[in-house]
Amino acid sequence: MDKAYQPTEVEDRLYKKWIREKCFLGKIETDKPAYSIVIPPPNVTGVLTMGHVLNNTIQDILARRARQQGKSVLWLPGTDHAGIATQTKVERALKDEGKSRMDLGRENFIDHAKLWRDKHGGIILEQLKKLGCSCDWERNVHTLDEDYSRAVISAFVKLYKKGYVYRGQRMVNWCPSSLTALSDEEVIMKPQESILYKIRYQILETPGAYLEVSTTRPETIVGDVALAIHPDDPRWINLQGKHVMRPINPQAMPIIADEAVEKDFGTGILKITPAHDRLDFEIAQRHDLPMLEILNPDGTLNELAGPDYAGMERFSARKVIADKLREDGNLIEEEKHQNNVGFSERADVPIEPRLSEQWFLKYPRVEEAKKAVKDGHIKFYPKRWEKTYLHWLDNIQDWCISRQLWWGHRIPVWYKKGKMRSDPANWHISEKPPSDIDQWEQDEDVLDTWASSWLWPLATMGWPEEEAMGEKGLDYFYPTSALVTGPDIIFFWVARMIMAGLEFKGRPYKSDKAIPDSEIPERIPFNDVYFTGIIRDEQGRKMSKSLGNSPDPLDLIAKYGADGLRHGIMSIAPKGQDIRFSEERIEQGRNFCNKLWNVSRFRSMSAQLEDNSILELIVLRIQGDVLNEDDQAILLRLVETLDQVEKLYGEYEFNAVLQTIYRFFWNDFCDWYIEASKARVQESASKDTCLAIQDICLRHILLLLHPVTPFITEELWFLLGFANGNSIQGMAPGTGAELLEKLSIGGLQLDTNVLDEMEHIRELVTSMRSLKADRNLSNNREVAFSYVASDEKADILSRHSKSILTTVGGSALNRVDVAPTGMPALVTPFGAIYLDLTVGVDLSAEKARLQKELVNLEKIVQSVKAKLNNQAFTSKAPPEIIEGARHQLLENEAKLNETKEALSALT
RNA sequence: GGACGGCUAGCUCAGUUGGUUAGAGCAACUGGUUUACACCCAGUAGGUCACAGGUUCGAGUCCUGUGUCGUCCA
Repeated sequence: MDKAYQPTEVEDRLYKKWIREKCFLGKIETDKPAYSIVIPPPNVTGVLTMGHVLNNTIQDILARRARQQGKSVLWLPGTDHAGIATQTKVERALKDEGKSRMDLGRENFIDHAKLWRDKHGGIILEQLKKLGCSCDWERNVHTLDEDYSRAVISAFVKLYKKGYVYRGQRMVNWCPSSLTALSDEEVIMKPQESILYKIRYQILETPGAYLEVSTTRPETIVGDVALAIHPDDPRWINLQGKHVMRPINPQAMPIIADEAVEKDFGTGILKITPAHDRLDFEIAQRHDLPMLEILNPDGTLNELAGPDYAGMERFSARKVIADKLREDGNLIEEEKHQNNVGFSERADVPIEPRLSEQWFLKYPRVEEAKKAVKDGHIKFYPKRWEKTYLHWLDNIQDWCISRQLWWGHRIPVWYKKGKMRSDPANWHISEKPPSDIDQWEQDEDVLDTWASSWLWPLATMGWPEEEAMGEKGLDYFYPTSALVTGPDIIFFWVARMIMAGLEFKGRPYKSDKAIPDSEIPERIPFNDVYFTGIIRDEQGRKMSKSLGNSPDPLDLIAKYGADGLRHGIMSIAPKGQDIRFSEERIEQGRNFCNKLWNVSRFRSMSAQLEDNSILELIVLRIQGDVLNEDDQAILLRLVETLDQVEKLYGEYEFNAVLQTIYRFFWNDFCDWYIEASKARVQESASKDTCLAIQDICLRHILLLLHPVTPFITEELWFLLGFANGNSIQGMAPGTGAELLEKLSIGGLQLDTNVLDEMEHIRELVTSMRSLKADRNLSNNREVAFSYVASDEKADILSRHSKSILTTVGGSALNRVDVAPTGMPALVTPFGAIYLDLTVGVDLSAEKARLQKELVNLEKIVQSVKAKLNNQAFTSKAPPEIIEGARHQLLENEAKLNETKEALSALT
């Protein structure tokens, strides 16, 4: 074995072996419980980020743990076609060649995009393999696969037939950069420093009188059709029915009254631009005002804006029109103003509210989706996201699902050629095109990407084809066991998958009929949802490509190993909190692996390895009469650790799991047990027993760690002889009770009292080390110690004296009747312990130290005494707390006396 | 404007239903290559638990308010 663990070779070799042995295939084995996870499909052309590392490490931990527990596990991988993102990338590449998608035409463009996808796509999947992800790669799914596409189209048709899908002329969020409509969820509100312009409009009926109106968007004045006031606003009550002159492209416009006007904003008068503002649109509809559309799809002004402005880009037009207003004396005031502006999530440009004909979806199963979470059929971890989820569902708006893109699932709607498209009589909506296809033309649009990925848990498992569902095990693996994702897509994806599952899984219900409660558990797509935190950089900024602050996970893997990266990232991932990334933690992950490697190496160097393939065989090597307190204590701590880990996994407390294992492995096992057993392994009487205990501990440590660090644990599993040819993957660490039972077949009974005793011994050892260290004697093994103690305590000490001296590094531990004079001392659970020094003691420094301790102890004794004398405490506090306080008092009083004695012995 | 979350050692964070003297890792400092590991070991120091009130025998923990940072929704 190498002195330092070398992950690269091990990881590549073992991953190949696991694939070769088909360890990750999700098999339908009805005699076993199923455990399934569907991966949140990354963008097909994306690359691995730290967010993916976190997310997928967690999924892998869950999958591997379930495999250890003997479940039949399916972790289903795949990728998302990511409509806008991918199309944008492909178009950008085309642009570099001087071409546009229009030059290619739809079909050529899609072929081109597919080539692009096949070339750049799937990189991320290879990266996941490097990370060690145990996905069933034979079931890899892409959302544009033929089967998957059929499912998407089928869902659309089903929803249309049930009346959930409709086409309508509506205000939508328009992205002038991507040239498509977006859903509300794809609009990011960002606070912006804008200018609030106060503009005057002349009142026609009262020449010379003006109304002042505030707006941040003066370029839309050319689209104004009215001014509006609140009907209850006393300032403007007599303006109703009068008219004003539009200051740009002068034209008379009515003044109307509408309750939607905000009285307190600006002057309380609102300009109405119906075609370019959602609220204005609603008001205009109520008042039967004309729509004046002055913007082109790309955000430039059109002919209706007038010859002076036509063709001008929207933000230039804003300046030009403001200048014109100023020139004409119609601009009263400009002030800085912070407002929220909606940006396109993908293109990051301000969106334009625009009147447009689109396909909309009225969400199915909203009530049932709420119920599924409220009634606990779906559990969120952490729970507080439930509130966010329910709030969104309570305020849910219809979903604009058509996108003016080519990369995606083309909407299965055909229109009669030459007829009105808005009339449903001229529609053919079906999975199959009409038979007289040349009489029809298909809708040019594609579906929102999320309108395909919301079917992910269903469509990846064969839905809606009966045969495919059987083959892929929909009934066996669905609902999936857990979903692991970020809270940023709770609306985009999580909520929508829940609604899709409720609507489509199982037998159909009419849209006005609720799904019966009894069917909710089998229709929901997953039982648990674990929301990860968002990974931030060391300054707390969100990691992003544009900031360049995200490290490349592959670099980290090369530097620290996949196991090191996984361990590191998991140890800093508190439940539901954002994660501050730090490379130091990844380094710690690597160090952890190295420590594990070395303690295993040490074990293999101590003696020939025995047959370790079955736990019982190891247990039988233990001789009950040789078993000492160290042995008992480490086994008891192992029992505790097994149970704690089990419990913490149930609550998805991953970093607590890691901490628990770390403590047992590093502090209890390496720092204490291994050190203490060094002497005993040298003696033939205790050697076998001691090594057997080491083997039991190592075996369970490997099993506990395997989900987190799969490579090194598998490697050591073989090297330490636990394997007997079999991978660690199918072995469970088991519970504490199971371990106790196995131990009992060797006739071993553990006494939990030794835990306290060992705790005291460890305190003693720490004190003794400290006595030495403070005098720079830590490398001197010839120092002697003396102590004064009762018979009972002396008895314990004599039993442990050997390991105490080994671990402390001392030559003798002598019991004396009276405190020796002039020696430095510390008070321990066993009384005062004296460092036997013949020379060089700084008496005044020793005194000062003991004096300080004395003050501290007196303070504690005082406060506990006061507490016990307080009748309110003794009458109200529970008995065990009072008992604890009494105990504390006795203990500290004893210490106090010892300290006094040690102090007086100094002089 | 509303909702949620954070504020504990220099840094990153634990701290379960209120109950002994508030913990860990990293960093710092001191010492150390003793038959695993310097990717290591031992030791030391470091905290008015954001602030102000309140409930309680007892508050980091519960309640109210304030500040501050962040996220989401308007």
